[in-house]
Amino acid sequence: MNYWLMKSEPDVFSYDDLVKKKRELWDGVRNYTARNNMRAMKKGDLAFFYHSNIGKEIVGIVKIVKEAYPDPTTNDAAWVCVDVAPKQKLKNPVSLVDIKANPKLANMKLVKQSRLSVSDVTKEEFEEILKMSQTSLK
DNA sequence: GCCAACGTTGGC
DNA sequence: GCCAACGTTGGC
Repeated sequence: MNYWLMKSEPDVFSYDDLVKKKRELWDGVRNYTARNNMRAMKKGDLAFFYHSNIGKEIVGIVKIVKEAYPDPTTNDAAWVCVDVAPKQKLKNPVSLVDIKANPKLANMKLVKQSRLSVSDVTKEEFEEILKMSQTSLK
């Protein structure tokens, strides 16, 4: 089981949009590091859903329901997408400010490499954020 | 293969 | 809206 963090601008696609749609393909990624992370995802892996620009907070958890396959939004075989489904909303969102204020999370990719749209999260980081959000996994 | 120019992301 | 960070492109 691996953990990830995926960013989306909520005015384009929010966590609530995903809840409404029940399942969505995560396409349009055009960055090699992010792409490599998506290729490494396994069915059943969990990812935080982060709202960039507006909110700047982790609002929920999604589950990878389909592993990497060719991105239908391009003919370039270099790019892939995955399918995600909502797993659980956090009881309390965890903001970027909160994350930066927590020394245990100082090495998170979200902080260190703010532009990376799909990043990996360690088990320790994942659990720490769950704790901060006062959320227990169902 | 280096590096300058340029484009994009995202926090502030 | 600005700008820093950083990835990509293309000339040499």
